[in-house]
Amino acid sequence: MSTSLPLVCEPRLDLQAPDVTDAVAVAALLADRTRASILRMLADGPCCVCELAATLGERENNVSNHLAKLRDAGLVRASRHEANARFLYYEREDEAIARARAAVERIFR
Amino acid sequence: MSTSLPLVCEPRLDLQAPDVTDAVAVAALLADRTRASILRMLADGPCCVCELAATLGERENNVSNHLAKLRDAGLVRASRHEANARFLYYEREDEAIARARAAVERIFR
DNA sequence: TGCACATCTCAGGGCTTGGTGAGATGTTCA
DNA sequence: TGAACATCTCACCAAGCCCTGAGATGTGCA
Repeated sequence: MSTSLPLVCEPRLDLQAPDVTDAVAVAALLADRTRASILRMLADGPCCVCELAATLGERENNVSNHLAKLRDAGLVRASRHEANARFLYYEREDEAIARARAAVERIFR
Repeated sequence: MSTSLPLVCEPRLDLQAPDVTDAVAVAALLADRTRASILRMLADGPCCVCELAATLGERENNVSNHLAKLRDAGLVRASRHEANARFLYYEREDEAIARARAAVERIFR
């Protein structure tokens, strides 16, 4: 019998699959116009839900849903307004934001 | 008649909706494990489709689909191997990568 | 206490998207 | 030229996600 093996593609064996888990999770959050806008707006200071909703032309309902995702990811936190506790003000969690930023940056190096 | 208007939430009027179009488009590309891994691997140098597929444990079929999206976005380009034109080598388009990076960075500031 | 308001939660419908299979294109080599 | 190989394209299906509507929670004020 012939010893010739099919000359199949010989991919380099030293290549390793990178771990992109964190970057993908962050990107999934940014990959929505409403959430990306919220994060960008909060970079300039805290906002309440109604401000975000009015500025973005979205229902407070919907904005609240997106804020919940950002909150679950630890990227933002909410606190009641000191003078009028009816309003919930959201602000960025700077440490988590820095980690998210770094994770994405690692994709591009 | 009373001049009292309902004390509805008074959002700041100086707030503007940011333009996050580019950042969202980039994030949508990064928000997939296969595409993010491809971009990360190409940061270390060109790879052919079969190398990417083997390393990531995906079908070449599927990898090719994802490469098409990255190509359509201008983030990577393909060229045939000089010695064996059967292999298509993909590499990053550094200028487009820089623009993508900057767009995402603008979200975080 | 009762009403108005700001916000939250959750289930359901519709759209988008990733993986797959099948077939087409282009390259190498016998 | 024909066979093997690397890659591409496209249609299909299933899974996931966004928006919406309805109802619940918490706060301020009369």
